[in-house]
Amino acid sequence: MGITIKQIGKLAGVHESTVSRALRNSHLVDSETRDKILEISRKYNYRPNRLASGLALQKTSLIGVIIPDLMTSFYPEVMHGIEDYCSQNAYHILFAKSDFKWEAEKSCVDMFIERQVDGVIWCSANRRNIHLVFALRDENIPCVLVDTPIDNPIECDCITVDNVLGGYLATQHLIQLGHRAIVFMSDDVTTPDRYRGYQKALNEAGIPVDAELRVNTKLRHEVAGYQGVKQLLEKKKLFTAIFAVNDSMAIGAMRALEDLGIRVPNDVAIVGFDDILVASYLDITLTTIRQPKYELGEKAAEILMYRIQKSTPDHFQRIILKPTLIPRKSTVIQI
Amino acid sequence: MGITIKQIGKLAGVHESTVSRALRNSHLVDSETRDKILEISRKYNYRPNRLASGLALQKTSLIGVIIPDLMTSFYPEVMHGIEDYCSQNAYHILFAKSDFKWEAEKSCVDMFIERQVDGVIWCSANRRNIHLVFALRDENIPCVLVDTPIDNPIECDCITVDNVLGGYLATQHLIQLGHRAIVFMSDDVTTPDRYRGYQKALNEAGIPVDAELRVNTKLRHEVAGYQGVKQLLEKKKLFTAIFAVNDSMAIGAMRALEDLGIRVPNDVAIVGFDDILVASYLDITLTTIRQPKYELGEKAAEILMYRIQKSTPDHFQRIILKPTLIPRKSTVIQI
DNA sequence: ATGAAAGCGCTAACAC
DNA sequence: GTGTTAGCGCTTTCAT
Repeated sequence: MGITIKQIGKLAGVHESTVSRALRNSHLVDSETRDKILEISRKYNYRPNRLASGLALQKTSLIGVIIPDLMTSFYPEVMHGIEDYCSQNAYHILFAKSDFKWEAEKSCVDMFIERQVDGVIWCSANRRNIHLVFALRDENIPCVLVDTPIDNPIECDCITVDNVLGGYLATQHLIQLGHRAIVFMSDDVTTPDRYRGYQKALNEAGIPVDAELRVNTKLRHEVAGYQGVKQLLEKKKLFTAIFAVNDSMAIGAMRALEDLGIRVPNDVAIVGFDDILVASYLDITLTTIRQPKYELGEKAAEILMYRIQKSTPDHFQRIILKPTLIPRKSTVIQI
Repeated sequence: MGITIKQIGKLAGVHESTVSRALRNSHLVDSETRDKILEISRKYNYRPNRLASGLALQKTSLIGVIIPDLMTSFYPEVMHGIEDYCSQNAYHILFAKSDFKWEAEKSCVDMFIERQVDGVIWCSANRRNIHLVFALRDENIPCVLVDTPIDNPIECDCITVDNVLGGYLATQHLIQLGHRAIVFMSDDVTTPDRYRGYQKALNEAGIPVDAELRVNTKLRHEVAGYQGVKQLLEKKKLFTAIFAVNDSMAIGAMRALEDLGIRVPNDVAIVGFDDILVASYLDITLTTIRQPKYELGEKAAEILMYRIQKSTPDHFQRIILKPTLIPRKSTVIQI
């Protein structure tokens, strides 16, 4: 155990409260005693006990971050943005993984409260749990929701990309390439906004929305996309393009098509969502909707810091970043 | 702010210490009073203040994790292993990113000490900083080094893959394919063990080690590999294969070769290291040395928990996991 | 400018 | 079994 302010006080011949003042450079300390105190604490390599100061101050400079997983580059990049902003502002991160499970999310929130975090960044919150924001608020802990549908019923700071626009851009791109039978493929995680964008683009083009072209699997990541294609073929429904709600699924779908001898993009075009790292590394690079991941995290942290400072929220922010279409080989036939 | 044990005590008509006992299910509490206490704390949704208990107990159930970055899938996967093991054991993670910078590492360690973590997992520690393990030890905080050269001079628990073997396997693979002029390409982060393995394989095959075939760039990730190839060509040194010390560099090198019209693997074969996610997604999939990343993290956490419990280390563990060669298209010519 | 004292919320050793 | 007391290390108000 290191030295404490009490011991420093003894060595300097002053009371611990004076030491505390000197260390937090209050101006109410004689410059001579301050120097002596500072020297001693340097000499003995004093380090404040943040548990103790946290207790006394009712402030920990700690923020809790809930991330579903780290399997693709999506959340790590968001995390990067969060980390950079936090460390620049002397905040530290209590990291928790939820695996998209609502029970796990709940215990993360409990944990954060018990550990007295100053704020929470919650990525891809489960709809079922979103009311936990109130549990946090009861403890005066502000929370920023990242990548949660913006029309959620909770009064809370949120940041997400415009998923309707994303779905729209993806679908519009396919339509412009001449596709009319476009599959909408989603997984376990609900993405109604992206579907809305999909519908909108079809409507604008005068293409009827065909419910049979909507595929949903209870799986996740690549297997979900792989399975999705299988389901489609069982239906014996004709299609020429697929819009998958995330890149992992799109990749899984590509694999399935490849295994079946169906060529991408010649026979079937594919668009993903997110622009994870691998998307640009694939054999047939993946056309996708890019989410500004780093900015999502960075901005979330910024909003949170702001909220932590001015604890009385006049009104909540709902920030919507613009996604962009990144055309690649999975949709555009190379000559 | 939530309810405290003191208030619960008042409501239950007992002293706070009794409440504390009941909550930590000490057997020295009357079952009736216990029930009453439990009911009240449930009713008022009591949550222990972990700062306070941490202070009193001198134990936080918190571990600090230092990760250089999250750019490739390597550290996220290690992190996954750490997280899973920790959450199963009711430990939580204080996350810190070092960006491979030694100043950053230093402040991470300071931060961990101030926040009274029970242990530290330190990934890819900078050689320059490794003595900070002693600073931690002075505070009675055990530390596990992950992915740090096993022959480091510090008495400390370590876990890493056998980098000598990894370098050996990579080089041997190339030699078996008939290559003799094999480049060793490394970046800023020192990897002497992998070089040793490279030398060993050459020696065994009776191929002289040519210092000019060693390329080192001060950059990182893909640009490092890209730059490396450029340096090589400036040297006008002939070579038919490259062993890059990590996959990102290998990929950068491939890009550079591609831009120059040099075919992989026909003209030049490439082997990477790590087996990051993208390696198997590339157009020309990357032959590489796989590190068991998840296990690295999981096992590190396991060792740490063990060390936290039995604080008197009889001797330190040095765990060495075996890497494996994953042959893919970047070395094997398809017919 | 400095000291004394109370308090943050919880735990544990000691009494009864 | 339960209450009392002291203490974990730090901050802050109130005296002086």
